[in-house]
Amino acid sequence: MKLETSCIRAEADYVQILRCKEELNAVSASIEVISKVMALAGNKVRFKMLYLLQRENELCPCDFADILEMSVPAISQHLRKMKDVNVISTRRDGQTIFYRISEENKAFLTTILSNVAPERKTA
Amino acid sequence: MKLETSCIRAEADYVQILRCKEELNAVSASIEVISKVMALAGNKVRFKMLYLLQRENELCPCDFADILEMSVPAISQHLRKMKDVNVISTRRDGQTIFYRISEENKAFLTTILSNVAPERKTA
DNA sequence: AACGTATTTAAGTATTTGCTTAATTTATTA
DNA sequence: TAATAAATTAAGCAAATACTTAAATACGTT
Repeated sequence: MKLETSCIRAEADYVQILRCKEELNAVSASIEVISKVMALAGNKVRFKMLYLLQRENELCPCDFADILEMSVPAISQHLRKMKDVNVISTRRDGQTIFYRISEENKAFLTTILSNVAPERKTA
Repeated sequence: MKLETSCIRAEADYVQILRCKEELNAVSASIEVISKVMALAGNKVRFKMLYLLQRENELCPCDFADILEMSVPAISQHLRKMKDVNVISTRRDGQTIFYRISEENKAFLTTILSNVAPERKTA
């Protein structure tokens, strides 16, 4: 692995920099997946949606629109993004479609959402 | 609290919708803070930076530039964003500035970063 | 089959984001 | 104090985001 340096400082720890590059390389696939989920949950609207899903188990686009006071298409587009990455999944009942957090991501999201609390700022 | 509905469906659970709105309201401050941290960590470059900081304890902009193979200004701007929200903090040693994860957010970020693993996709 | 409802999709647009290059600040050293 | 080095800031720009409105699907009811 070649090393292009940005600085000329004496303290530059080339061993450390190479180690870091290799470490990143080893977990790149994992980072790819997780940062994608993080990016989705990093949007305030979607974060609220996930929080609501965790508490209510399942909700339909219509519910979200009423709760968050947003248009149905706007909600639908947020849902689509999360479904595309399998953060949420769907169940159809007649013409209403219920969304829930997919099992695959439930544990991960639960740890994050558990930091949401009424009074003290957790993070 | 008034309720504007998006659908006319019979199954609309107004009690549930009102409860959700109130619940969101109760944790709004918390969500504000956490989703801001999430938004920062949701960027792949910044996620890598945080991952590196957790492993290496502290790094300077120059290190990041070398490791991530990015320009120093680009790195600096990412660092600034995270510092503005107190996700990371700084220590000066001569003309190099070392960044580390702030104590305030360490626990929260550690739980998230612990999902980064070499082989299996965790999330 | 025709209509109404829930949802999605598409097209358009304003805002935000993340980089680039150039200029500036801060500190060290000759 | 002049030169160099590390870092930040500023200006500019291309790409990504998140909404809007309008149109299209899918399902259920009459």
